[in-house]
Amino acid sequence: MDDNKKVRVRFAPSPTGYVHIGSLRTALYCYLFAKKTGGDFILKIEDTDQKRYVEGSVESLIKSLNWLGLNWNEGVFLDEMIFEKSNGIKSKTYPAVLEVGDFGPYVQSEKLEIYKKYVDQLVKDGHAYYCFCEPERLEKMRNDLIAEKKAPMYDRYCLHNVSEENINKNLKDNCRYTIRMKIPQGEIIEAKDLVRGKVKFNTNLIDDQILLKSDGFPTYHLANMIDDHEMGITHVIRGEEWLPSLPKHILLYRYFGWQAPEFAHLPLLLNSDKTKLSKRQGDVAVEDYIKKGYLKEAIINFVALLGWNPGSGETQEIFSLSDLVQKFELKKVHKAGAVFDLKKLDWINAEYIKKLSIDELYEKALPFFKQKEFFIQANKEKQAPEFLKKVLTVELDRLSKLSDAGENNQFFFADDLSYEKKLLRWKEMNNADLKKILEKSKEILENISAENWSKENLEKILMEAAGDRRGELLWPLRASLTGVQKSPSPFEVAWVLGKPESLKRIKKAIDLLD
RNA sequence: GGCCUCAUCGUCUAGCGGCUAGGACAUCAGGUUCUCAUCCUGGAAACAGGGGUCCGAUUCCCCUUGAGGCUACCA
Repeated sequence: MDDNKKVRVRFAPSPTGYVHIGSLRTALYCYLFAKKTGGDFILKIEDTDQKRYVEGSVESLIKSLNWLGLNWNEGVFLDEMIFEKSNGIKSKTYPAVLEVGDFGPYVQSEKLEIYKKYVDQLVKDGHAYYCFCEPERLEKMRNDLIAEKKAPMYDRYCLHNVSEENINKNLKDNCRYTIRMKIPQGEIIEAKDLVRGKVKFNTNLIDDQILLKSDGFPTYHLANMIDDHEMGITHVIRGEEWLPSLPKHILLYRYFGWQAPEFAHLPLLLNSDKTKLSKRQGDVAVEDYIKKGYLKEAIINFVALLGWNPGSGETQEIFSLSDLVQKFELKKVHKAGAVFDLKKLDWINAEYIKKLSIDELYEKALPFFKQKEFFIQANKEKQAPEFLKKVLTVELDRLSKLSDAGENNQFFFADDLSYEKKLLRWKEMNNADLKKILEKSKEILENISAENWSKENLEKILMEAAGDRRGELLWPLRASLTGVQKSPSPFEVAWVLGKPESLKRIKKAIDLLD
């Protein structure tokens, strides 16, 4: 192909309800490749299967992709996303969707006539033929062949046994029909794949693929090749599950007399048992991960590394989107599938959370707080931004997901702590000493003014008071403040709680010891 | 069953004929101002097997094995 031609890459999801994480990875690589090469990134909608269409999913899909920051410059958009793009046309099929670009429509269901025109040409040229076979017959034939342990292929009944005359008669009678692709016999189709190199296929083993379904909709194979050609797509980047149908696509380009684009088949994303990543074994929707409190930067960073890395001895693990654009290369994409490992995602997410400012973290975490019972039950002061920001300051290094916010430190939000007396005891310390040491802590804190009530001051003063025997002072204090075994330091907790609340909690602990 | 693809620590991976096979996550052990987290240090952990080619294979070729994908009027 012409090396100087501007790169045009498309991402073509089906509106089946959500964005699959594997689909996101494909979209990401498409985006990275387009940006890296200064090309166009196009979003089109593949809705030729009416049975699988889920209401509203085109809109939510666009929203998710947009939220992730994978900006495309052509194709389908939502009304609210359109600012400078003046030539947008309202989609006929999806009211909230606008189609922008010179190569539309970008929604397959709006192109039925175009597909029909092309497939008629194929029939005329003898590369495709009408098939009037009943689904029942096909089904039976398939089952019989499978039972005989043979490849379940169409027997070409309609190619050989239906005369021109009969075809015309059937069409006149409005018989249901499909149009099948006529695969040549005894040919080896060779193709180049950008990640796998040379691949070969024997046409004798390829079924006469249905191109036009009896409902008048094209199958993927027909629609996609036509779209890609009409849209001037230069590189087709898609999942490995498409590799077996590559020869059909190559043949179609040949039948139409078009130059085929470059192909790159990406390795699959896998469940931990190495099967294709599926819903049954956990969350596969990007939306699920968003809901769980993963940051878009983390999701993108993580997914990018599943099947690609810059290599050459680099030890970098954290990549921003622009880092990725800069370093991405199709040649470095792996051939083998990659297991989707949540542990690493958690780690990457924690890394990104640590980079957030408290204000940013607050903005992002607030919606998650609002879903928590402990937050809803808390008093107004503890629902206030200032208080939450203090909590988040302490939790910054402890969060792996936004949804974890407050979760492990619910004592911050409680009005009254309930715990067993023995929690206060440091080692073998007796009640009297315990009481004495808590009184001492109380006294120290009472002497710190509200203005001086800072993390640093609290730490300095309490550490001084504790001397060498830190646990003796700090453990009972922390226990009285939190009521739990594990928590942030007493300085941090006291700082968050504020003076009155801290003193109240210590008093309560002292009373408990009587 | 047929066809296609793939194969380095548990996981993500570096490696592109000569390396003590490197890093990250997870894990384990220790350290840092009580517990936790962060952070730091250290440990354990891999070239699926068999043939070639070569002075020399993790690396190139073949076979076996294993894994996955596809085999729809789904994409």
